[in-house]
Amino acid sequence: MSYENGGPLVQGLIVVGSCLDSTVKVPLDVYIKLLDRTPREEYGDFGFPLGRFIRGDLSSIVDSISECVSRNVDFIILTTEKGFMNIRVLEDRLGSELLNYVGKGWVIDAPKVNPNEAKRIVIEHTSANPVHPLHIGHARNASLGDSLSRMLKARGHIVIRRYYVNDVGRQMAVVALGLRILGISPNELASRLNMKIDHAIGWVYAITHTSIDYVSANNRGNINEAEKLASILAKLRERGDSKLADYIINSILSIDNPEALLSEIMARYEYGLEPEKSLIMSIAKAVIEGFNMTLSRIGVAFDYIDWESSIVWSGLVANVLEAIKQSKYITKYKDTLALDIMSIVRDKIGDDESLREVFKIPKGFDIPPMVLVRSDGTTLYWTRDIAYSIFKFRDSNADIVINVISGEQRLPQLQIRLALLGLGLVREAHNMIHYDYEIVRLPGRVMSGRRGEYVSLDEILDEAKARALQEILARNTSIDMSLAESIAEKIAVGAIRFSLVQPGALKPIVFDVEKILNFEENTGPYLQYTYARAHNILEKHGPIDYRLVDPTAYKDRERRSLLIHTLMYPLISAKAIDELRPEDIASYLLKLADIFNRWYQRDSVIHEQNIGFREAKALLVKLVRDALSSGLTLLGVPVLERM
RNA sequence: GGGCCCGUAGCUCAGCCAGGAUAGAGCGCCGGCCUCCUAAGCCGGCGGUCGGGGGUUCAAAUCCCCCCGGGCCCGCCA
Repeated sequence: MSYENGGPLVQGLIVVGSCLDSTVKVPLDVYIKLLDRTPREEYGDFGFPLGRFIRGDLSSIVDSISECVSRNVDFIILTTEKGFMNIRVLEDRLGSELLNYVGKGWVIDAPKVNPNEAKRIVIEHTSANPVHPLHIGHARNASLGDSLSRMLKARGHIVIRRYYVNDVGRQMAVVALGLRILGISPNELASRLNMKIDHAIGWVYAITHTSIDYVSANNRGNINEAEKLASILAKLRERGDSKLADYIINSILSIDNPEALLSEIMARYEYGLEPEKSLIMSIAKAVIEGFNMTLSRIGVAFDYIDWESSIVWSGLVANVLEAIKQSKYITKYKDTLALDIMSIVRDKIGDDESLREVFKIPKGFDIPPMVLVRSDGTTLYWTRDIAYSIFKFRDSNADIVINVISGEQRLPQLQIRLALLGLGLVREAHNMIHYDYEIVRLPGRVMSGRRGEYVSLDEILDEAKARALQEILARNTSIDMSLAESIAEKIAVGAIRFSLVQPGALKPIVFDVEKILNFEENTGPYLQYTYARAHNILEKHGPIDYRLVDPTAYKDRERRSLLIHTLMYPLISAKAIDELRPEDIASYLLKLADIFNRWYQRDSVIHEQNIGFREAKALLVKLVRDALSSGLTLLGVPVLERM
């Protein structure tokens, strides 16, 4: 970890840490982890539970740490109480030090790691199957993945963003069947239905899939299930073109064994045969185009779009299979070629507690061999994903690969890492991170692309935008309409992205439109508004003359607290980035906005008569604005100068 | 049956990994504040057996064990 360029306060706190290390051998990173704000003002500003490391009386130790600190910084005083070493900041001296920094052109921001600590990091995220529009669940994935990308990049790492198109497999075969029945191109379909292309494909996918399931439910004699599916079909029919719907449904009903047909389409595509090849690629490309329109609205972009098919067709999958066949972990399972995961675990991990922790092996872990090749000779998703995982390391020469994938896939992700281990790819296995998050659910049910049950991201964006526009027009009677719309769009994006990134990734989110459309406190728009306020003050104030700043202005209780909280930004953001925790940046920004808004209410900047104080306050506002701007940008929340 | 994630105020969540100082926000509800840098704001009030029980510890929301509730995963699906 490195916090150079963290500004005066962070530098001061680091000095305390170094002195702590040299005096009582508490490593810097432990100190950073445990350092916290004090719960009560009289304890000082920051507390460190030194009593956890040292038994007995702390005062003499703190005295010697204090002596060490005072040789390097003049704005920090150490005290001790109730097992804590407390740090008190002398605000006016901190202010003077701040002036030295800004005088040298320092701007508050997330500090970069040392160049020799910079890593090449691949982030694979979103990767939604191109068979239906992006829904709010994909938006959580995209928001997390994109925020992580922005964060790591800001920290000085080299980030490569990749989107994996799962075009080989059953889901694509289903849409392909639907479109083949209709005999029209994706574009013709979209114009016929008068829908955005991904929505049009999603509709065909849901109808086709549900029809197929209807047939198999009937074949199994499951009447209840069949009735349920029939009523879903009726609803889907209403939402699109009833003639097209009937045509698909009736065609599927006339097929004896739709499953066999799907398997054939899948196999032919995997072998790169026409006409399946052109058909499926044209569908996937069309839908991805639709995704891109939506993703670019929310500020998400990729460096590479990786096609699963090209991983297969280029021979990478065959190579991996060959390598596995040569290994001792290959086995037969129900007559198929399979990988004996448990024997890899026994061999490579055994009872090594730290390895079990690295790979998060559940206790009592016991799974059957992982089937790699179906009896018809086609591969399974995870077989291809092993090849793709290796590809991600090789193609980008990556040190770390982060896969943003929902928690449902914990087991397959673990199996893939273990497979890498079995192939002797130890470095890759250790450095592939499954960044897991819980899915977004609708109240009382799970979203389902198969049944056309989802709230699309496009709809939510439009709805949020309409709501924002309404608010803007109510506040600004004479605003230009196109300006109002562009602001509304940014508010919508800010509201959605913030709401998806603010809760910890492992918190299940139950989707609630009203919650996303709420623009008040604890939301993205609240932060955007706070930024606009700060920006506005600086606009009216004009350039700050640092020579006139009187640091004693920071002796005021609220200004002092705002100054200290703001100057913590570099440390908070660096820590959040290193720990891959965007939610920590979110809660920090909310707290910052709270303190700023409270202060804003009763201490005017531009009406301040004392020039030294006015410039000191303006400098404070600038710090707040820059910290907000940096943090919001990391989270992908657009910054607005006017609302 | 086995495993994983979650359970903190009426609702949504932070704090738990790295145990300590009076458990923090927001929404909602009640009551106030716009001749004064944007009221998407601010101030005040109501509201908590930290799912339950045991254990470890000077100290447990935090660590360990058991139980309960919600979700997910254990497929020749992805």
